[in-house]
Amino acid sequence: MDQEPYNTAFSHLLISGTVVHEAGFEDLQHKFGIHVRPNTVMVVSIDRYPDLALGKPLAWRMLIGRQIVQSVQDSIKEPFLRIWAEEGVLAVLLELSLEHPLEKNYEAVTRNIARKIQRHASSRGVSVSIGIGTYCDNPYLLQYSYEEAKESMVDRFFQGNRLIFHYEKKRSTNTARNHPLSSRERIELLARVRIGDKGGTVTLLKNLMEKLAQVHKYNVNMFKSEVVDLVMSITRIVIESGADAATVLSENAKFIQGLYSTIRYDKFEKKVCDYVDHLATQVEDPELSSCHPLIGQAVRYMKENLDRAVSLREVAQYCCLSVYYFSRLFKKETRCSFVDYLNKIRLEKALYYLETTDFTVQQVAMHVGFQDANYFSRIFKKYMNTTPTEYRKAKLC
DNA sequence: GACGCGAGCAACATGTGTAG
DNA sequence: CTACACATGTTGCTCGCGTC
Repeated sequence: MDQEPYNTAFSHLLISGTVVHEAGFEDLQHKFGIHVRPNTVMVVSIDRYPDLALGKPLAWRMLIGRQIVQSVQDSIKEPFLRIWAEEGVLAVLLELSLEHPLEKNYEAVTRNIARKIQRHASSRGVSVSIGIGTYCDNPYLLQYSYEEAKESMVDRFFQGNRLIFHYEKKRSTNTARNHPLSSRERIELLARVRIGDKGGTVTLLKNLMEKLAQVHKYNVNMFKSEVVDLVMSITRIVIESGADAATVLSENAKFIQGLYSTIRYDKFEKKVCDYVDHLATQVEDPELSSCHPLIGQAVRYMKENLDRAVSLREVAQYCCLSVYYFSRLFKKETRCSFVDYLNKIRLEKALYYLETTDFTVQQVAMHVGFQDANYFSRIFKKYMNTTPTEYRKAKLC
């Protein structure tokens, strides 16, 4: 008689927790003709399986499944049961006989087995990551060991492939409950979008995503939600700046759908950065695209370094031109002098700070690269015909 | 008292006409 | 495209005044 369907049914009862509704563990063992008494669960997951399986025929999927099962059989000497939890994910229910069931010993033994499985799978050309639940001697609690093994692998999104994860009970730290990004960081990002600073936006966004990844290390969905929230805020700025709302929102919906199905941090980061770069392009001055390429380069440099003093000489050097020629070329291409243009983008950013923060005029001046708040007020009045304080009051009314 | 604003001043940076 | 010379603009500082 083929024993496999019985093993599968028995394993399913154990990892789903429904065994308690059927009968006692020993009675079911006897009924199914099974002699294994599993006490822990490992989850063997094929790395990047959704990507690899895309467009592959059924025969390929069957073959890779058989290779994983064979790798597990070659690696484990202890009695075990196995069941495919989902495509590309094999749950192994293992009977460990630990003489001294101390935590360290348990970890060393399970890690050793996991390494063997990885080696055998690797020799067959398949890369796997393995999650391991905490030791549960009671077979009625095996479903929790299975849940832990699965949950322990959430780190794979951030850390990469071919890893072994032991479930650690450090989920209850409350760092993730606090909002991980300060409002200043968020505002700085959105202010950069507002002035069409593509490079600066993407660089800052990368840093913020790394920060979010640290805070939400054990909760990928929270991490993804926070990033999507950032992208939505950026989208609002882009639409406010005059981009076509219907087109942007339609692109957004497709983008976000694809984002949630992304299974690796590096790919996720690249997708987000490429999309935000595309969004920021719509805020960029359209005349820049028809400008001399060096002037476009200069403007991007100016925007990226707006929070400090940027001189004509510095930007001319950056473009490898003499100060004299650069100054003339800049005016010819932008119909604005260097300082005039710089002040305009500084004021554009300052307007955003005045509208959305409670920074003092001095703080706003510092944030947009004016060393002197008095001079900032003078320039503000020159371009806007009002003082920063009056502008803020009018906006709040 | 803290903050915002305007004015005046000196030093420095930038803009521009011109020549090469 | 560079360089010079001169005019003009920008910047940093101080001081005084008004408002909250």
